[in-house]
Amino acid sequence: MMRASKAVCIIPANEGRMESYHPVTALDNEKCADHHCSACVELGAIAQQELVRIARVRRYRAGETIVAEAEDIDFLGNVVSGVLRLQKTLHDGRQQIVGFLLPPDFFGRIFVKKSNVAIEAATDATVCCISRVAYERLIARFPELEHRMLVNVLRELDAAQDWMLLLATQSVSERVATFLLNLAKRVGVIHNSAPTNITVPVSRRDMAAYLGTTVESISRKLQEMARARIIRVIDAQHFEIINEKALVALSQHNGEEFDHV
Amino acid sequence: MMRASKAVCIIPANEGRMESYHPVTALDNEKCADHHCSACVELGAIAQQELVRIARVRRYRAGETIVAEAEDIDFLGNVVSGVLRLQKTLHDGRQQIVGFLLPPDFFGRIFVKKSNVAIEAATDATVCCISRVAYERLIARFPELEHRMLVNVLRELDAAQDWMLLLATQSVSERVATFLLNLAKRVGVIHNSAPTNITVPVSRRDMAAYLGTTVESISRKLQEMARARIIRVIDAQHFEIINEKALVALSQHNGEEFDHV
DNA sequence: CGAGCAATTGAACGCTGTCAACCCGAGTGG
DNA sequence: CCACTCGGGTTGACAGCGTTCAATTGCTCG
Repeated sequence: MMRASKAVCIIPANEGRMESYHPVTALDNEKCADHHCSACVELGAIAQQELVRIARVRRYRAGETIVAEAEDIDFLGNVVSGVLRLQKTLHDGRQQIVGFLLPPDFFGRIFVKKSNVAIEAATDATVCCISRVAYERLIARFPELEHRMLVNVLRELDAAQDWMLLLATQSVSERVATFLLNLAKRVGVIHNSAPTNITVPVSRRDMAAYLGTTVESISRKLQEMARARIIRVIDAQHFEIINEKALVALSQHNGEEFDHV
Repeated sequence: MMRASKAVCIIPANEGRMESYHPVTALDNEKCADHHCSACVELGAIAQQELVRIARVRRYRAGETIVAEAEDIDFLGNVVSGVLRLQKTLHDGRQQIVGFLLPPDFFGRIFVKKSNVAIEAATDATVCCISRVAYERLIARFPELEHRMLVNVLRELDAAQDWMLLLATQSVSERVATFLLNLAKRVGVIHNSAPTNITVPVSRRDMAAYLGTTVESISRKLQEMARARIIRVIDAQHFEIINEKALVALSQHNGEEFDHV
């Protein structure tokens, strides 16, 4: 069990660029409570204690595989730090990222063994893991957990359908604009015409795989937007939104492009 | 409540091209049992009787809206006959079909009011409807129902992610091939190199909206495949798969196209 | 300093969308 | 019964967006 994940899982004492290291369960519990994670927040005290007791922290390096595609997976996990990517690969190698998991996010399924997406670390990441069978046992005692998971999966389904619309009908410019706006939304509410700084936590390659295009197209569109004074490129991962109105317009329409800015 | 759906719902005595008409609850129950629908099959006798008691049949004409996008929906439904389409629309009118519902399929959500997709009748259709609150009350007594719904939504999510991969990475030829093969799979197992007949239950327009392309491209690719003796076009809705191997190859690869058939 | 990778930029090709004309079957009305 | 209309589907010509291939830059790490 945990075939692939054991192979790549890092459980070091104090390795690499880890800024701080906490005792396993303590770190886990604190983080989950802090970030309103879907697994262990707002539960009764008993359920929460149970979760903390069986949870374990794992650390992954950027690029490592947490779960392979079509692999049986026997645990669930909360992202504590870093970014994970959910991706699918075609037989000939083409691949598509179907979602990113950022810190409070949750992955894993109950009553279903096989994962149909690969889960990989897009950056160095920390994940709080819980055995699936242990979680299922917990569900038997706290039905609230299953309800919680259903709502979570429904959200995921909504997001997937939104993304299908975007991938199938929108141009690359629109997709990039939407991506930037979504990032900005994550950071916080956008103030009217106030410059907003955003951090892209993934590489151009991952951006391209998520947006269903190529790194070259991503780069071109970003520079186009920079030339049109819609955004300012600080460095490859950091941008400032100069003209938010134009970005919003760009994300849903097209045709007039950048001319009228 | 049921704002839009009441406006368009047809509850006729004996209208149009209906081939047979059964008493409401009887029809409902029989159909569900026959088709292994996710709502009322394999339940205990008591739960099943309850479901039958509160379920009602509705009939829709092709093109009618069952649920509008972003509308509150207070019922769940099984498709008994016909085809429904789940679709999303962009502000400027571009739209994408994110899924079809064929007879044993199920739609609707519990504990969530708003639907984020529009549900429309792609053909004349019969739907077996259950009030959401009644269903939720039933869930309180038969937790099995919630479990069932979770598994169903997980399947939908898988399908959505598969389709994201297809939309984002595959060519129109590959998408059409995949679509035909999926239809064939629905019909039954494909025998090796045995001709298989398939029926496309929707219009070219809906095919295009589902495959993220245009009617013109669909038409071209179908005729290409016909010229290459991969399929035979009987009429606009009926095809015969002549070279299944080629179709499978086409659905996942590309590049060599039809030259080597 | 050089190797290696990520990102950018340039040029050219090709898939696919757009626009247009045409065909065809169904429904309608004279 | 036929002419007409209308909508769905097919086919053709063409252009544009975005991919592909290729070269360059810049940064990090050893």
